[in-house]
Amino acid sequence: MTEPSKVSPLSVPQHQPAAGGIAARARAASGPRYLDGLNPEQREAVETLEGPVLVLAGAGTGKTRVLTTRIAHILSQGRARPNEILSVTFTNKAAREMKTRLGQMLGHAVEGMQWLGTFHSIGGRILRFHAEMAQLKSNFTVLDVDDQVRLLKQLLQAEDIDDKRWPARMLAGLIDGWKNRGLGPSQVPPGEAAIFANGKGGKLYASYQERLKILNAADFGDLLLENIRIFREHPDVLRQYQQRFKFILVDEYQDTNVAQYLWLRLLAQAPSNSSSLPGLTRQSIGSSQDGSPGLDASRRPGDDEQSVTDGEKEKSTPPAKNICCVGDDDQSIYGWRGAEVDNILRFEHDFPGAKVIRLERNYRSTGHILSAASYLIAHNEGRLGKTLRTEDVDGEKVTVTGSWDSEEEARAIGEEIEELQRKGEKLNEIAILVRASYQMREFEDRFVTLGLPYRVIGGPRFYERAEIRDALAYLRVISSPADDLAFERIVNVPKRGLGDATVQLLHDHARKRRIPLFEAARAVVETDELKPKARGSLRDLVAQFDRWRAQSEVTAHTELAEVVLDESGYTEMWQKDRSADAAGRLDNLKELVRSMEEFENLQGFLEHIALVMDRDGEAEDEAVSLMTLHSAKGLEFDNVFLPGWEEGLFPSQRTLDEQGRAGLEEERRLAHVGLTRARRRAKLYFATNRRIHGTWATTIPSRFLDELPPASVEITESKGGSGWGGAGGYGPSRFDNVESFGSSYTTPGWQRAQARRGRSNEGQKRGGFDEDQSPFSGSRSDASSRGDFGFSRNKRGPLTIEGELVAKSTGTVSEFSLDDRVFHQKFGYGHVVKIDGNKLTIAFDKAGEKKVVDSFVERA
DNA sequence: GACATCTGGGTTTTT
DNA sequence: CCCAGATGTC
Repeated sequence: MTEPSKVSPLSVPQHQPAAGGIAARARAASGPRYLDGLNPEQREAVETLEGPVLVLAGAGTGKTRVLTTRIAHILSQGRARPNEILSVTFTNKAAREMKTRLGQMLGHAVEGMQWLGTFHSIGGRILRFHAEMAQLKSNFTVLDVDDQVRLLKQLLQAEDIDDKRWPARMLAGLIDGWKNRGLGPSQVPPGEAAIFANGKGGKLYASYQERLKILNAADFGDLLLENIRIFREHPDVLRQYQQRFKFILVDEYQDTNVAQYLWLRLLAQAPSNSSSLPGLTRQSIGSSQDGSPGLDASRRPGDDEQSVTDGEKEKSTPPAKNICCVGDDDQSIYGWRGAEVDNILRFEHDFPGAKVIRLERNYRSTGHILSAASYLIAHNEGRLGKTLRTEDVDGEKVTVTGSWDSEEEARAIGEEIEELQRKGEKLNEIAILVRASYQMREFEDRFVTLGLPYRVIGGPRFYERAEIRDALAYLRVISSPADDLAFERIVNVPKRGLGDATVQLLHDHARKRRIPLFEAARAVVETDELKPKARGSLRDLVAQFDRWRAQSEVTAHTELAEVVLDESGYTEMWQKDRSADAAGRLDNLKELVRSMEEFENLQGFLEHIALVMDRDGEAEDEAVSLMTLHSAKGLEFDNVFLPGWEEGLFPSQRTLDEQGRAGLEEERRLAHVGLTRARRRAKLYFATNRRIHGTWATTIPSRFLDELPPASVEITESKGGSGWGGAGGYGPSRFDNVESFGSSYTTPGWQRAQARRGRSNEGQKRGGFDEDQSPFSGSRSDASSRGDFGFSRNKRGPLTIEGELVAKSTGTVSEFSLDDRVFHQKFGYGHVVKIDGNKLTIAFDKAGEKKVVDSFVERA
């Protein structure tokens, strides 16, 4: 099919700016209540309903408010009904928040907003309606990463490919990447398809897709990719959605990947009657002409040359209707998983006639924090440019604290938190944001010792936990007997004596007769191919499932779940498990059953589970939040601690190596995100020594520290007591004579990285200011004197803090005695070896000796 | 087939 | 350093 590339600017905007403006002003006097308190830019973003709109919303500028108010506006103006508004977010959390806030604004629950959700949930929804067009049934299963890998492993085995040399995980990553870029098996550039398993990559991708259809399953990428294909192959279907969605709103537009972009583009085109108009040329998705080189490969962040696609795209840009994308190019931090900052940078090209509105007034942070964040991000080149301003006071300066090692860093932060607490700060308003999740452990250890309540945000997703997936697998097999992956997962969990050999036999049978594993099991039981023990065991299992399936017709699904977990022996398996987290797993299972109550039936529950399950119901107790920078996006706290600002860790060496300059910029945006989470206090830390992969390494302060405005930064001494501190109040800087630590680097951090990066990208360009203005340059103690500090100078924290803790907990005398057997949520079982007030020293069976406040353990 | 031990590999971020 | 997967042993 030829591309009708001459549809050019069909005079896009229907709106008359002048009239609209007047109308807006007229309304202002007596305007609806929900518009009250919006600043002019926000208001414009809300009221510009016609044509494409890009709202560049810096951190803390009221982005969510604009989005929700806009929806409220559309509804109250009667411009569309709730189910005619497509509103997409990235995370379930964001979707939920929008729903909540919309409900508050409209004063009633937001029924009917069926199209408010994540890209994936909406894509999944659409796909279920047209499943047969993708050779699926409407009750298809959404596979998680684990299932994917398992499936790929089987394919690799079938192809006789060494799973070691070519890990299934890697292939899963590749396929995911292709799907993120909107590429089906036939469209993967040959060069790329060849890099896996000596050229078999593309073929494997194709057979993977085939297998998915047979299993009636789709992976995350398919939820969008199949939509796109359906839209392109069935213009009538596409038109149906184009007509339905009168307004489209997109949150976090900077995080969209190519597939999401294409999906949006299709939906955002004005419905055309000439069905010969698939529009969309960006990279000829789904066109049967196979992938010519240059399809897409060019579009990686960091490659700046793609003027070819650019020109071509522009010619055929179809008219776009009322799409409003909200985002912040400075907060694009998901490039590594396929997000294209480019999407937002090129919005005006992609949607001609677009109105761009900048929200630059920040309502969150103090002056110093904002200036630090702005100054830092100004070092990036690829940005649309925004200048955040605030009318808030300057507030406290951003502090930078160096410490000897990561342990001391944790200690220092722990003490500062206690100090803040004494000043009356709420623990809920304190967060520690780390670059990598392994940094969290040290803080957890420290807080456990201090008895400081904390909670980890993000962590392993609820539905990714083994026990949840196991439980779900049982339910999946009940609901769809053909779900081989689910069956395989639980066939021997708990142990039933059905090992690899048995499963292999079932596979053979299933393949020979082209039946699902479960049916194969039923058949095999009737033969004598299995040893009596396995045979009996398998027969019982089949019988059990038959029974459950029958029961599912008459029993409530929550009750069924309980019965299944019970009768299968699954619950018992964990009850017998003595490991530390068994109790938590049982809790999770209960939580799972409880969460099922929200759904009508098992089917409904399973359909939504993979997409919607994330950890809800976090306890609302006062606690410090601990999370990665990535999961902090969208959150805000009065006090934010940012540890680990060291070269290699932050910016991450790996990102630098793999993505070069683009990676550095993304890391810098991550730093910017971190800083802008803070309302009143931002505290940065770096350690001189850090354990990486088990061995100690000397590190140098992050280049990002040098990119902060001196006037807004204060270098402080480590409250942990040791570390730097000494001479003249100066902290270390990248100009440290690092040689004395055995490092071969004599140049500043960024220079070193520059040298390393040379191959992948053009050299580093500096913007901004002179090195000498760095807050870290200038006089300071020389390196050799530093070794003296170590831990010895540490006078330990003020005793008053401990006193408080004692008073707060059960009393001065512990209820435990020496040698008592105890259980701890995190460390498991152990016995008491020392008692000091309410502080116990416990020798844990697995975790070794730890000091723990007694309220954290219970008698075993 | 189940369990113990070993080795090698990977350690960012996630719908 | 820690984990998962693979191998080896009973």
